[in-house]
Amino acid sequence: MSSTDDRSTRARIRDAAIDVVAETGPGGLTARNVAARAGVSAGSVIHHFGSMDELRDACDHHIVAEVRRLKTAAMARGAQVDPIAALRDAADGPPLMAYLARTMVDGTPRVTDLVREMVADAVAYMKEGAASGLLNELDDPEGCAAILTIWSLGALVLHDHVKALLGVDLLSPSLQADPTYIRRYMAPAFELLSGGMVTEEAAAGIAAAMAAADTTPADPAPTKDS
Amino acid sequence: MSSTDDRSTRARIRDAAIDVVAETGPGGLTARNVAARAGVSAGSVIHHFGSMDELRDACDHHIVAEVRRLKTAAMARGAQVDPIAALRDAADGPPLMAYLARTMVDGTPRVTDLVREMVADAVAYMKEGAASGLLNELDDPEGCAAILTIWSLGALVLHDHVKALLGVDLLSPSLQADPTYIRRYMAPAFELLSGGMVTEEAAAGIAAAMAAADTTPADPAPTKDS
DNA sequence: CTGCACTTTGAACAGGCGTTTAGGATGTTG
DNA sequence: CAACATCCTAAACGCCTGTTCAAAGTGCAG
Repeated sequence: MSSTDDRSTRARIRDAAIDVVAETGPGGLTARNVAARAGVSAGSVIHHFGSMDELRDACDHHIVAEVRRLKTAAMARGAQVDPIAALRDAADGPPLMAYLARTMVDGTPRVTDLVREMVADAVAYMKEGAASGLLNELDDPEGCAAILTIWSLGALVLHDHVKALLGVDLLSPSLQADPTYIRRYMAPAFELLSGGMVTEEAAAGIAAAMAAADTTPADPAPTKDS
Repeated sequence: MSSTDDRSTRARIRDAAIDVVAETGPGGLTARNVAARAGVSAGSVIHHFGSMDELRDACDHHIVAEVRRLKTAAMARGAQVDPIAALRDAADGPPLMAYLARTMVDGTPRVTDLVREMVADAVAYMKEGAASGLLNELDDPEGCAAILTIWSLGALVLHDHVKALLGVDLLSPSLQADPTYIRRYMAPAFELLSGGMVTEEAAAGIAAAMAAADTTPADPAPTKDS
């Protein structure tokens, strides 16, 4: 039991573990590894958390709590279109983005719930955008929000490939101010999402075919994704 | 050295290793693990591949070669809009999609090259679509192709979250025929990519602001992604 | 059959892992 | 001061890892 000693060693070990996961992935999270970074012994890590699994749980819990805190803070501060952008700006705290990018793949239940919240937030943001005239009303708001969230998080997880392909480091803390990020990533993404790809006639035809296939399981119309 | 015995034990070990990676991720790729699945001893695994790293390399090499083979075969067979769809249909061979989904994160150089090829293919396909009047000419074809590929592969890597959010298993071999896949995944994706999200006025305004920011590093315009 | 090249095995090794445990600091309370 | 609870460490434990090695099995050339 403890009253106020959560400020020193235990928190230091947890933050060190978060750093390790953010840098080397969950596979590099070993007791001696964390201990060395936190400046303690391996036994002390176990003494404070019981086991490595519980340490991992504590890290997930802390990250999720931090993400929620920053999200609501950004929401209260004003209209931020991209809720994930708020996480990147928090350079003083733990490396949230890198931790999420590493953890998202082997999804623990806690992170899964966080993704679900992000989708709900995206739905709310898009409804807000529709009210202000920026966005259209969508046929499937939840589905579109889920797919947008998956795409965003997927790009984050594959940040190494994004870096190799476009020269943009999505984990960079100073990303928002980087003009090459806007030109190489946001500009083509916006071009795709603003209807630049499919011609209007083709879009109408495919939409009609897909609506028809929704009722009759006939010849599936080929479309553009994976 | 060997003349024609690459058909038996060595190939069997390699295929077992691919299965292990596809099911448990690269972390589960242990010598005794592979040996048990291939029905040989752990020493035999090392005898045939020298080390576990070389076995991993052989797996990557074989997967990449198989992907290239299926891709060109699908291309020769006719116009397949989605090149990744051809990989899913190959249910007889090794579990390509699952292997790629597991491997994409800790990108070995070979897989990185494969991603680059996928982007090049996407550029070619989109140019083809533009010639046939389905797609528009894009301002940044390479950038858009890269982002579309990243989004597709990212959804594949995060297939667990896609399953949780939309109830669609992107790794299912019989995905193309699944009507819920079309309704829950492809329909909203198409809605987004056919310009359903951003209103035309807002799109024009943001495009103008982004073009202005391209020359002057002024007040960055907020847009919609992460 | 003898001899050779090749496969395959099971035992053994060093090293890293999570975890346990005994004991030494340290500071607080009686 | 003595007694106590807590924190922390170093050493050890058993387990799993990749890898090595000697020996046994296998099949083909002479």
